[in-house]
Amino acid sequence: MSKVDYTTDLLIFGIDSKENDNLRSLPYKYLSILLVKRNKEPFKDKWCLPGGYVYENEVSKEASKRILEKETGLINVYLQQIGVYDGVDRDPRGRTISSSYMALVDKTLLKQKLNKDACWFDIELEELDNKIKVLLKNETECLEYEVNKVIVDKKTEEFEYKVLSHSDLAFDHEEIIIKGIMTLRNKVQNTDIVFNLMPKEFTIGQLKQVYSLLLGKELVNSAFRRVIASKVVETGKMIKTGGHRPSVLCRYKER
Amino acid sequence: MSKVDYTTDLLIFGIDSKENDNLRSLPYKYLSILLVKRNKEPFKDKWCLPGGYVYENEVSKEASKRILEKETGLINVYLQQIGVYDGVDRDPRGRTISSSYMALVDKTLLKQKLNKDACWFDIELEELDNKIKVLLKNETECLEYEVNKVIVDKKTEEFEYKVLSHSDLAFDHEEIIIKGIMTLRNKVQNTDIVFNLMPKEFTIGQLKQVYSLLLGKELVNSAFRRVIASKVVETGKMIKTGGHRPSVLCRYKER
DNA sequence: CTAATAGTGTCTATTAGACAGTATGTT
DNA sequence: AACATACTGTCTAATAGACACTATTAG
Repeated sequence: MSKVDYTTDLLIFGIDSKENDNLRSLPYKYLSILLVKRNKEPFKDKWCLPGGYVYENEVSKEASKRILEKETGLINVYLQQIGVYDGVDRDPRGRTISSSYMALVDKTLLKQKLNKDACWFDIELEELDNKIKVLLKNETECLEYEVNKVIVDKKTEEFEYKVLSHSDLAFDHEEIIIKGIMTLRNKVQNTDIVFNLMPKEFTIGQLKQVYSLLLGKELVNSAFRRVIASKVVETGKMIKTGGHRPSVLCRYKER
Repeated sequence: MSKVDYTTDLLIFGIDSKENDNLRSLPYKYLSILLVKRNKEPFKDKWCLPGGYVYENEVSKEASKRILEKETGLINVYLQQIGVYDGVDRDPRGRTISSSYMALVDKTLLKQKLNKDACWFDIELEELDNKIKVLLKNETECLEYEVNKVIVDKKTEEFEYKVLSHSDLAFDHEEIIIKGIMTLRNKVQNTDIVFNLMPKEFTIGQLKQVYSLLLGKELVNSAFRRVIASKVVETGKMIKTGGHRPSVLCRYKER
């Protein structure tokens, strides 16, 4: 019944493109997440999710927007609450409740330079049975940890992710990150959430890459185009993306 | 940055059956929710969701289980976090953060008598355009309020529900309740969550009633049986439910 | 030329909707 | 007998998977 501190943590996701060895090929796509380096105790010099205290006169969603703008300069971004983290010992300073949000950004809109303590990390997952190895890579570092995928309810196929081995991430952010990635993946199947990660204009090929990345499987070209056709409109503009036929640029079509 | 109180609120849902005038017909089904009457200020004598403070040494999920058992006597119940409510003025005693959970119970398992301040309310929704009228009825009372359905993100079809007119419910529980109902409805489309509301053994007809209730539409008999066939196993037992052909009892089949 | 993606067409298998028709109990 | 639900079968339309085929560019 004692009082607690109240914070918010942000999972800021975007799509990263990396040049391919093969010059004819499309650039590889990665899901990437923005992390910041802590400059004070506890967990000084560890990476963590952007976040902070929720002010007295604001709600956690407003706090998230404020922090998101501070880190990226972006407003009007897709922002969804993904859960509450309230482990008794999650913050050594005293009991702290965190309301966590997922933000999806179109990285082509990023104009301002990142704050000097912030960095995008590419996400790679290696899944073996019910263990998942999470790899977060930037230019020079690789944060790596393993989680156990535990089924909570068979009927709804809801999972919990128990951290088995720790990386250099602060607090319980390993757990928040994997939960967020899985929430995102899940939404890809039932909604058009992917378009929140895409630039305004894109080719069907690029869109297929992102779907493929997030669903973790190859997609059949003709079937994909058929299904996606009702969700996009062609702009008429063409774009040349390499040693192959140019492609039409599309936009998302609201229903 | 000041400290806040931390509570949990529970949406305990179950399926209610009401006899029909027509004795041959199956009983009507309702989605019902357990409310309790507050016995102290603030909001004394108003109905509200079961809930309470989260203890220092427990997490909100544990607190929810504790409260659920106190109210229903049930353990091992489906329990899912549905969000955080953190409005600045939601509790007149001071800033209070509530982590809300949805519990789905099989009401046939309820053995103990309800606490004297608790009561099940049948839920009825009347939807007109983007307004929803919510009716919560018990034997003698009807709590009634209206909400506005506001789209937050077109791509994911996420909604917010703004309360337009208030009923005799305490705190911001009107908002929590409609959000919970909608979350449940949504899950019905993509998962087998309905079975968490069903008794161990049920007929396809009863199951169809519940699906129909939660999806808010009539279902085609043959198509429903075809789809559901892979999710249930017949027990072999027959049950007579009225002036018509007896039915086979089924159980949920895990995949 | 070749490699790579862009984009179309077509065959087939699966699935959903509609609806007719039979079965079997109580009122 | 009438009614209400239980349950099956069948026709058709829509959809998904597989895959072949053409188009167009840069290397």
